[in-house]
Amino acid sequence: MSRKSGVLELAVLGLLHQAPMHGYELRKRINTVLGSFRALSYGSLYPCLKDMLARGWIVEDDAATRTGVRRTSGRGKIVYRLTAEGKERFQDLLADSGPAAWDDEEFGVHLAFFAQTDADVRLRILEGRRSRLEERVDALRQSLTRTWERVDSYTLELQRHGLESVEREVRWLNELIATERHGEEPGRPEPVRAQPATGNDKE
Amino acid sequence: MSRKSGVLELAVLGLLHQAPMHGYELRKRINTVLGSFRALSYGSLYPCLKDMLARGWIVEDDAATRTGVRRTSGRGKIVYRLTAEGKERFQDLLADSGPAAWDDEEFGVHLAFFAQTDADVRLRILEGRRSRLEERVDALRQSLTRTWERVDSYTLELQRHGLESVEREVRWLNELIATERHGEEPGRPEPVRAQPATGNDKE
DNA sequence: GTTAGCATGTAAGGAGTTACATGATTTT
DNA sequence: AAAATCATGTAACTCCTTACATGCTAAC
Repeated sequence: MSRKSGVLELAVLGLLHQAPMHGYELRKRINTVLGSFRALSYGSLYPCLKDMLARGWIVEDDAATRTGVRRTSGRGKIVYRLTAEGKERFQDLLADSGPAAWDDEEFGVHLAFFAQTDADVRLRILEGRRSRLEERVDALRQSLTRTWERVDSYTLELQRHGLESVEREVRWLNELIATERHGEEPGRPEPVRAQPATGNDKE
Repeated sequence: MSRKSGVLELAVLGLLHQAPMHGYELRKRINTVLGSFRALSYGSLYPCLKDMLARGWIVEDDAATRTGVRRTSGRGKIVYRLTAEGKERFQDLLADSGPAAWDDEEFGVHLAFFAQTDADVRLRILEGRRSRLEERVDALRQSLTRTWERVDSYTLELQRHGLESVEREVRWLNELIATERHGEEPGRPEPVRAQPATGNDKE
């Protein structure tokens, strides 16, 4: 009954905050935001919209292609728009820099709306995410040193690659955090304190 | 009712193929195999074991700590062991190099049991996985060139990093495939035909 | 002999998918 | 006017998690 999905809700609020939209289009945009491949289905989206409607975060806004015709029993595009409560809710969700926001999926969505997020919240989320990943690095390193014996070379290679990926993401976060502390926006502006095109970017 | 979980089943069969084990230990090992952080719960594992038992892939093997005592109504460790059908089933699952095996999770499990997999199946799985990732690369590149306008620098940075990760994974797969074609095992043996430490390993 | 933690299990429910069903609009 | 595709929606099911309930074994 209560559709309290977290990621989905935040994504919908965020997109509708940028501009009113109908469900079909929302789905496409969400699939882009949520990692570019995840295929969110209508079976998830529409019930979620229905629920948000019931809670009063959004309303139907039957302008769209249908000119003046009654929308009752005869479905045209339904364009959704945030209500005042919806905007408030969005702000509340944005302001949450707690553990939930370090999770893989949720972190991505939060980052996608960083332009609408306060600087201090941004920093807390980035740092939380980093510490989360550092835990993984530790676990993986341990696992890699402990398993020398009983594990075949494929499993080893898999874990090695996994470790490298997570380490890279930590480095990426470090850059974002540094940029953030400078009060700048990210965006690859000529490597400032960076490696001068020497190869071997391992470590 | 019918617990046909795919990943879980394969993982259990694979681990029990290496050695008989009880559920509690299985869980720990599975959590290592399945990406090193995913915390699989007993609520998934035990029903799965029950189901596999009913299908005859595994049997209880009440040796263990309990010396000779009756195990009926009085639970000691229950050590599970593969049956002949279970081994056959494992071989069947291992031999499947179809699309399902390119998926994020499932690919990891398949790779973990590559030592027990035929060389040609290994190759097909690696190539399938690569093509899957290449689709993602294409989608991401398009999205990155198409969005110049309407997207803020955070979203851009997120997608850029995502793209880089996937590209790296493709390169990793290329190495594995090359090694595989040579009939060797993986394991970082001095780069053979590799880039001589020139930087810029993009493309 | 009681606490700690190993070991097994179940019930309820959350978050999503697939497959289906239907209507409206645009293209050919 | 038929076909394609845009658009909305629901029902059933999957896979997993959380929270609970229980018994056994070791350590103090």
